[in-house]
Amino acid sequence: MPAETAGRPAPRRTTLSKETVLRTAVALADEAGTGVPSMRRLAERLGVEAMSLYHHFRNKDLILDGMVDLVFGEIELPPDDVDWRTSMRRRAVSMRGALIRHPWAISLMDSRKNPGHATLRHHDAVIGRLRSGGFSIAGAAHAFSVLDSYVYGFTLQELSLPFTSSAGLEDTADSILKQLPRDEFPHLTEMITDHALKPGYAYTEEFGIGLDLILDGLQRRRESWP
Amino acid sequence: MPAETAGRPAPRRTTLSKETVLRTAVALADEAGTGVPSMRRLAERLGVEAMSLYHHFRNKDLILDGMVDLVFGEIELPPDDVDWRTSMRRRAVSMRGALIRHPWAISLMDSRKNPGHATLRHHDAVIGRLRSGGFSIAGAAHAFSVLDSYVYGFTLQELSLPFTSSAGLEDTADSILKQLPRDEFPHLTEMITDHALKPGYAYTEEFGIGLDLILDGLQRRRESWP
DNA sequence: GGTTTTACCCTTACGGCGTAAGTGCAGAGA
DNA sequence: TCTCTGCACTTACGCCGTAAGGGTAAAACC
Repeated sequence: MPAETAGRPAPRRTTLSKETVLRTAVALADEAGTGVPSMRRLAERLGVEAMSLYHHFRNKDLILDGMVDLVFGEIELPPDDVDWRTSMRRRAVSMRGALIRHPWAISLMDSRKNPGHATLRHHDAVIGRLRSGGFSIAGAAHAFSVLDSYVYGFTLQELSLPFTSSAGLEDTADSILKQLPRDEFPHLTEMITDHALKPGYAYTEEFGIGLDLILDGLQRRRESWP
Repeated sequence: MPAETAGRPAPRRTTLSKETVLRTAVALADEAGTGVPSMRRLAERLGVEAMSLYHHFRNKDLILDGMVDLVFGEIELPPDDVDWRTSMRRRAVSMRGALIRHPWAISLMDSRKNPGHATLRHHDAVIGRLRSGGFSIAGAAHAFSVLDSYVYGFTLQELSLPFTSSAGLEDTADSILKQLPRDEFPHLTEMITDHALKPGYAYTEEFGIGLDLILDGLQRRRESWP
């Protein structure tokens, strides 16, 4: 196999595999703000014409399926060497991390219908760990549902925030406040001025607070669920 | 003003207002499966050319902003004549309803940055009801975050299910099971066969179970949050 | 009534999208 | 050597959002 030439186009002897295409697609999607790449852009990055991709994937949806599955593959499976609660907590934190590293993924998930191998393995492991932690089948279903809903929803909101750092928060909140009719939305303005703008506030910490609340509830119900 | 002619085009004397455009856009988006309409399709429904819309909205994003705000306007504000817990529960149920009636909305929310008037009013009312229910500012922030995360996340997953009725569930689950390597994903198959396929199972009920779990947790923490 | 202004709506055009259909070429097996 | 087969390429179509500018009917003024 020839070494990659220094120039633009990738060496055109090794055939492009599904693997390569998907990895490149994910990398491209991660690059700032561009979102999911078009077939043309993806092909260009691979040193190939757009239509060549259709020899490996019947249509773009299958590429998106593959990309989502790669993201699922990055989520830490719930470990077995700690109690179920710690295990679920670590899985949730890892999941949030993956969704934040790949902000395009969460918007894709709701349109994807064909779970990939990594996705199935992930789901199976989570259910398995809940079962071994003492949850009944129904209980595991409830736990899985509430946990995943929370992680998805929290991350969805987090990603839509127009800032990343807490310095950015200050600027944004300030400019929002300026436009906000103070007397029409008193509670909202109060919350922004007295809470979100307080030094040391970090939205990130909210994640753990809600997560622990849910884990508490699960612990309390674990044995009463049929 | 002339009466509407029997033919296709809407009467072209009344000028089209933002209101009309947004309402039509929402109605069009709700129609089965089509998703958010293109500018051309939206204009066509209004009996107008696509470019005419740009006299009322600087670009399509502003239309999407308006559509999302209309959806927020449909969510029941938390009532004052019941205890905070019931009030929050009703709001959550109403919110889920709105998001399900307008399945395109949730995917739009993560990309929208400019909250509309109805959205702000909604947020203000929720925070206000939590405060009057005895939550501190920080407590209200925590409660709002965990509740909204759950509602968003649950609905997001619910919408991505490939079936609507529980009869549809049965068919889908069956066909999934057939493709699933039983021995590789034992817990997943077990859950589908022994739980999801049990008569009387309705995914919808999951929503209330998780919601009540969260509300319990909030009740327990309400007074300890600074 | 006549004129001007204003408010909308229309036409045309551009570059980008996903992908259907068909062509060309290089390596493997006979 | 020749054919076959797999992969990449070319061309083209009908969508999309929207920039730029032209046309006209109602309203406002004299």
